[in-house]
Amino acid sequence: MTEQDATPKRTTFRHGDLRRALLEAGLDLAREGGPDAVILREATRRVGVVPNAAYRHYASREALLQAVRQACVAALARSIEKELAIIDPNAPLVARAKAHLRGVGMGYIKFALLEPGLLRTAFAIPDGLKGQPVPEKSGDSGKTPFQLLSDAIDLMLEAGLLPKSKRLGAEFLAWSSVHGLSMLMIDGPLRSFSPAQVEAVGQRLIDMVERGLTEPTPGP
Amino acid sequence: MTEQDATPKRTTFRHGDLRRALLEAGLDLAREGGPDAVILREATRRVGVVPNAAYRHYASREALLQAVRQACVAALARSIEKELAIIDPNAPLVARAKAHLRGVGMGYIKFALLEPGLLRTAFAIPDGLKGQPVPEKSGDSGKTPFQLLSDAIDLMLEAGLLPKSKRLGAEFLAWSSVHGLSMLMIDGPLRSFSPAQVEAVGQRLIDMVERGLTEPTPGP
DNA sequence: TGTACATCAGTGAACGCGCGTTCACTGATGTAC
DNA sequence: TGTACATCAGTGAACGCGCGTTCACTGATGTAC
Repeated sequence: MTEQDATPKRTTFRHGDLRRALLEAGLDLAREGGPDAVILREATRRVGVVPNAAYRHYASREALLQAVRQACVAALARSIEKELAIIDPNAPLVARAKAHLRGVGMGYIKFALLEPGLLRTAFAIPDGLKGQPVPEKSGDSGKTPFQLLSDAIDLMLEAGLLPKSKRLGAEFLAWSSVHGLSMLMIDGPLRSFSPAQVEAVGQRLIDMVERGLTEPTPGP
Repeated sequence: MTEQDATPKRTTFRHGDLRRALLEAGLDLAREGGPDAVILREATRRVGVVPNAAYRHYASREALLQAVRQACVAALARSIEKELAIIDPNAPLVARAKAHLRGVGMGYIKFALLEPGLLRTAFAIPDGLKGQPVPEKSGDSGKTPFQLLSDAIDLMLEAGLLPKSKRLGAEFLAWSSVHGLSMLMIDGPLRSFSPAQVEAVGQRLIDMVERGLTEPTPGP
């Protein structure tokens, strides 16, 4: 049901494209229950194949999980890109910069709303506790979620909405806010909020970030 | 090694205070590996007791986890209270209000830094996906972390730093930012930052929140 | 102060479960001649 | 176009592991007389 699409070459072989099918099944599992739900045996079961068949394509359960994680990051990037796509490219710079920041934030929050399991999986860290060099996966624009955010903040700088002295690391401030809201919604006290309520809080949150990043104007 | 303290009455009985000892062991497990690491069998092993002995005191593994979770929330509250305790109560209202907000935020961030496993466990949601009425546990002041934050924001209002129209739900804006930073540090791209770096970003983040919550002044 | 007894905290043994992973295999596929 | 063969994707069976949980028990404790 969930496969069949996407490069169905080799239709005449044993299974077809087990690698992709397992990834797809792993994504479904992540969607339903987050990273812990990405069970190798369950993925093979769903695909209709014997458990050890997975080892032809993934070295271990962890390898499958990391492939799923990459796909989750890409999906997040796409959600952000979708919000950015509706921005009028001819709007004045200041408005465009604000719209970009808002687009990144709302793309993130909407993704958390629509796919909480995938967002949680996007943050599934590999086995070793200390593993900082994890390669990211980009969306259709070829950019990772972080790069999309970075670009938006560059635009804020360009538009004069962010003082140069505050540029360094500004990504983490905006990211923290939006990620925190997403997590509180998935796991925390906001989990009883309706999607509409979360979106409303999200808009206010982005207002706060935008105003907070901007240097306070000393008046006219 | 880790127990022995805290109400050692009934020293002459079988184990002493198994209930408390299991809770303590569960906390150690949470400290080391978050909520998933709170394994009932492992807790009994550490206490030196047979696995099923736990059932005298906790109905299930989930019950133990929830007890541990409560203790984590209380520890978080205490971390915040520690920051609030050093505020000069005679400082002018505006300064006191700002210091309160900063204290809550830094208490949260420092807790995440010192006890990442406990912070993650504090957000361990009970079995059923939908379970909003989870009782919280308070710190020494008798207040939950949320109440401490709420009080800080009330003070901001009182000091005129927050317009009345923006009071409702303002907790979630501040909480999102600080929680997000904590999570990015534990699980995300900030996990390679040193504690000092995280604290520095934390200070900037709280600056941003403070400025972002405040209505932009139209000038003198 | 001494004895009989009920309580109940902790024991011992065992379940069923599902997991990740390894091993030797098989049989359809694509290729070389 | 036809046959022989190597490849390698998926099979079948089995492992050891650690988990949560249940059962009937035992024996030190505190209490009633």
